[in-house]
Amino acid sequence: MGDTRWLDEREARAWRGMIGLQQRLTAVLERQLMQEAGLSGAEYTLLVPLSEAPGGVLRARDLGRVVGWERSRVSHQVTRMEKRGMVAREECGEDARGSMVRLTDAGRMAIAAAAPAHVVAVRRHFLGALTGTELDVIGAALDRVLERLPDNDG
Amino acid sequence: MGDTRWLDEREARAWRGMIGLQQRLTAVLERQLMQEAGLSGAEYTLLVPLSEAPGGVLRARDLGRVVGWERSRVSHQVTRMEKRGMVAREECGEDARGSMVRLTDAGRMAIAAAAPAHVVAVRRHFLGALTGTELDVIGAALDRVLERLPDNDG
DNA sequence: CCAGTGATGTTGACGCGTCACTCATTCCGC
DNA sequence: GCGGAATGAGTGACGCGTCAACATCACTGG
Repeated sequence: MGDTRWLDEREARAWRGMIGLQQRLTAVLERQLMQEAGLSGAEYTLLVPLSEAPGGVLRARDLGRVVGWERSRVSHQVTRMEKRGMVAREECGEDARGSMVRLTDAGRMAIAAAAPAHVVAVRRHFLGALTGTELDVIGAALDRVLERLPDNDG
Repeated sequence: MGDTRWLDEREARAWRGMIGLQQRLTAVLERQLMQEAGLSGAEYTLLVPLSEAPGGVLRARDLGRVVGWERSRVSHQVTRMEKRGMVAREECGEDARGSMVRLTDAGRMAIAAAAPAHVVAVRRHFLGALTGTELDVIGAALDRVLERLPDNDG
């Protein structure tokens, strides 16, 4: 069983780049978000679709679909944000199983204050370091990788 | 203050690709690692440099440097792995402040069993979807982004 | 030698994410 | 209708990661 084909130079570089970036880039951006706006990455992620939804209300199921999270993850995060007053739970009229998540005024102010600086940071730390060609190549390549990934198992 | 320059089509695509991949790719790989080898991603990360170190021993400081983790993160993870018997702490002769981390036999067997399948999975889900040109472009681009990132603030 | 500074490591609190489980409700074949 | 599958949501346990605080030890200038 000693016939494993390890990564060559070129493969290792691209792979290390992906892993290293996943670690450091998100760390830098989340730190900035926390310092400048007092928001965690998870909070920002949920606040964006909520702020764009009509009335600032989304069903928990749909919120999860939009951001690609599972039910329990959404539920935990909404619980935490409810305690901080960014969001409120309401009953769902159409389906008694459902749960509605409503953006509070405090939540709306938080996301409005955080978003512009976050976009600047994304440009500053990621997009700004890339050429137009690289943007296209990376966009196309990563889309392809995403499509090939198994949905929820192997 | 309504003059924020949002992301255009091309930028958004590359950015969404990075974020989406960071989420799903690591999730897929960690699930596979856990199911096939009973190892978490964090465990795998520490076991690799330990298994390559002479004698299977590294100082905690150096272990942290190699994987790019802070002290407390290393300490917490070593504590968890110590409880599972993959690793053992020892005193450091050269520097009484230091702490040595030694790979146990169980730890060595775990990483030897896990590594080949993990490499296959990385190729299957990431590298295999990319052309040689894309590998080079991505490797070079992400290296450049990494170099421009602030070290710990900024 | 000694005080101050910096490096190393550990710990506790807290937020985040997954898994396994439970509960209520809706859907669907019959 | 009815009973079982499927769906939507919440919970507790546990692992992971960061931050702040702390303790210990090394180094350096005087």
